[in-house]
Amino acid sequence: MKKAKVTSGDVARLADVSQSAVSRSFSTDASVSADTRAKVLKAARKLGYRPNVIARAMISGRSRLIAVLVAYLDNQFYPIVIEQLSRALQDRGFHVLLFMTDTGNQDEVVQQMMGYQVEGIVMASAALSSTLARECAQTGIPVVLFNRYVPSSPASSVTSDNIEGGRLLAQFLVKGGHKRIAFIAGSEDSSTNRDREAGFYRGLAESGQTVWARAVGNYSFEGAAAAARQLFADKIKPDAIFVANDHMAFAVMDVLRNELKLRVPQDISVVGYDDVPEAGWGGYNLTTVRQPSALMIDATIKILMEQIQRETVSRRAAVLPAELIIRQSARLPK
Amino acid sequence: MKKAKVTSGDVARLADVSQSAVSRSFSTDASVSADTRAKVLKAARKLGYRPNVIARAMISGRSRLIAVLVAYLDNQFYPIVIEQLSRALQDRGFHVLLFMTDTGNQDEVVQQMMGYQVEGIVMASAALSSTLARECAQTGIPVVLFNRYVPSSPASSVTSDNIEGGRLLAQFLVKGGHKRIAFIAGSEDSSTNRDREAGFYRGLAESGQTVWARAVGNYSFEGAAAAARQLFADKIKPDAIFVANDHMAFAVMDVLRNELKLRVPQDISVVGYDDVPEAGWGGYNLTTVRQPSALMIDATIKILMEQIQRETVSRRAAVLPAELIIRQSARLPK
DNA sequence: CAATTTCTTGCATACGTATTCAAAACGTGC
DNA sequence: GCACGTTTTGAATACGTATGCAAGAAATTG
Repeated sequence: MKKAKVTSGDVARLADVSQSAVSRSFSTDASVSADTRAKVLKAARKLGYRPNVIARAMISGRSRLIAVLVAYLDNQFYPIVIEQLSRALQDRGFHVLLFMTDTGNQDEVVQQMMGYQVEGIVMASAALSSTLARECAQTGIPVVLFNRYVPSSPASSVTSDNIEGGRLLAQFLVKGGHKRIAFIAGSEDSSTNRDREAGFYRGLAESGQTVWARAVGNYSFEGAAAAARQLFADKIKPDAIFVANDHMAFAVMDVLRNELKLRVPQDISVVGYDDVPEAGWGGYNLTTVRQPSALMIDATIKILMEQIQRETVSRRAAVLPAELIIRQSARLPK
Repeated sequence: MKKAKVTSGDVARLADVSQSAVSRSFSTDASVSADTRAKVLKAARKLGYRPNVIARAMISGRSRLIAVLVAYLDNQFYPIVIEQLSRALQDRGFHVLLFMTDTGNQDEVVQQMMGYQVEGIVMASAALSSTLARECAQTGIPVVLFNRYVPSSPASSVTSDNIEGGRLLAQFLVKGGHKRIAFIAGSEDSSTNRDREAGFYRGLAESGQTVWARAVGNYSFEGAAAAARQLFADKIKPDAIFVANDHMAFAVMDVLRNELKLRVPQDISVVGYDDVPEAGWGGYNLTTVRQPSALMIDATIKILMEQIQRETVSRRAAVLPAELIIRQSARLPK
C-alpha cells in the first residue's frame, strides 16, 4: 500500500551516477555537467523524486521556513498580509509556518519556532518580550516586527507612518468644521496606537484644537462598541470620532446608526485606519488612512532575505508612507 | 556573535549522561528513571536546549507539519478556519505550513508539500486533481478536502450540509411570499455551489416554484456585482436573491442599494451562505446559513489525527448540520 | 604533444536526533 | 545470598541530504 519514499540514492542507482551527483543536480550553483544533470532529472521524474527538504535542512541548516506569529485573524488586515507574504515567500522558495498566540504563551511559541529551525520570524502580534528578542538576535535569526516596533529591541520593524496618518486625519476632520473631536484608542500599549494617537493630537494642536473625549476599544469589535456607547453617555456629544483602526470603526458605526439612531456623516463623522477591504464596501464607505500593505510586505521580504543571505542580523526600521482615503463616513471640507 | 546551537550532546555532557538519555527524557513514553530525567531537564534548561524538530523528523518521519492549501483569504470564512485550525493543531503539537495557490500551479504546490514531509494535507482551495489525490493516498498522507469534496477521490472531506442549507433558504424565501426568486452562483464547478444550488431548487420545487433567474458570480466580489447588474437588466425584476456565499452577497447588496437605489429587504430580499462575521454587522444584517466552522474543524482534526496515528488512510466524509440564521436582509414570513 | 588549468565526479563524512540491542543496575521472592 | 524478572542505561546505527576533498576527465595553453 504505502509507497516507499524515493531517495536520492534510488535516483542515483537508476541514473547510474553517485548520490552526490543527484544532490548537485538539484542545487542551482553546483558543478555538474549538463548531461549528467539531464540524466539525473530524467531518472528523478521517472521515480517521482523530490528532494527531502527536512534532510536538506538538517545538513545545510536551511529549513526555508519563515515563522509568522499572529494573534487573531478577525481584523481583515492580517489575513491579507499573510496572503501576500506567503505568496511572496513562496516565489522565493520559502514557506510560512503559522503560529497563533494569545499574549501570554508567547515565550513558549517562540521556543517552538526555534525548534523548527526557522530562518526568519515575522511578528504580527503583540511585540515580543525583550529577552526573546535578544535570544533570537543571538541565534542569528532575523526578526521583523510587522506593523509594530519596540525602540529598544534589536528586532527590525516595518510600519507605515502612523504619526503622519494620524495627523492627516486630524487635519481632515478640522477642515470639515468639526469642533468636538473624539478618539477611540486601540490597545494602549501598542506602538500603532501610540503613534496614531500622537500624530492625531499633533494635527489637532496645529489647528488649535485638543481632543474632546477619549475611550479605549482595545482593537476589539465589542470593546469599540462599548467605547462608543461610553462616549455618547455624556450630555454634550462629540461631532466626530477617530477610531484607531477600521475593524473597530465598523463596530462604532453600527452602534451610532442602530443603537443611537445617528446618521453618519450628517450627525457625526467617523474615520478609521488601515483601509481594509470592508472599508470600501457600501455598507460603511469609511474614510480612512491606507496602510500600504504591498510596500510593507516588500520591505519585510527585503529585510529577511538580506539578513538570511548575509548570515548577519542588524536592526532595520522601514517606515512607509500612509495615504488618506476619503470616502463618505466623514463630512467633507467645505 | 552567533550563539552556537545547543544539541542533545551538549546537554548530555552537562548532565553526565548519554545522548540517548537526553533524547528519552524529551519523549513522553520512553523508559527513563525519574531522576535522570530531572537531571537532564535541569541541564537542558540551563543551556536553553530545545529538541531540533527537523532532526527529529529526519529520523522518526514525523515532521509534525500539516499543510494547508488556500486559494485566497479575502472571503473571511477562510481566515477564521485557518485561525481555528492552527490553534487546534498547535494544542496537539502540530503546526500549519501555509500554501497559497491560484488554481494552475496546484501540482507544483502539492509536490512542495511532499518535499516538506508533511504528515497531513488540508485542501481549502479548489479540489486537487485526481492524480495528485491518488499520489497522496499512495504515499500514505491523509488528505482532507475542507468545504468541498470529490466523490471519486480517495481523499476525505469535511463539509456542512449544503443541500439542506440551500433547501432551508428556499423554504424561508417562499414563506416570505416571494414569487420571483433568483440565484447567483459561485464557481459552477465547486461542490459547494452544486449542492447549495441543488438544495435550493429542491426547496423551491417542494413549494411548486422554480428559479426565476440565474447568474454566475464565481465567488468573487466583482463577479457578484456584475451578476447582480445582469439580473436587474431585465424588464421584470426578481423580488429575492439567494447569493451562493456571504462574500458575494455583500457585493450584491451594495449594487442593489447604491446603484439601483433599492431598499433591502423592502424592495428585494437577499440571503447568503456561510455566516461570516460581517454578515452580523449592522451594515448588512444578512440572513444566511451558518456553516458550523468549529464542528468542521473538529471533524478535520479528528480525521487527520486518527489516520496519522494508525498510519493508514481511508476515505472519510463528514457532513455537519447547517443552520438558518435569520436577520434583516430578507422579508420575514407573515 | 606535454604541461597546466578548469570541470566533473565519487567517496566519505556530517548534521541532530530516535531507536535497537545488549549489558548493567535494580527489585523481588525464596 | 541467589536466581530471576524488570527497568534503566549507553554504544552504535540510521534517517536523506550537502559538501570538502582528492582523483580523474576534459579543456586550454604553449
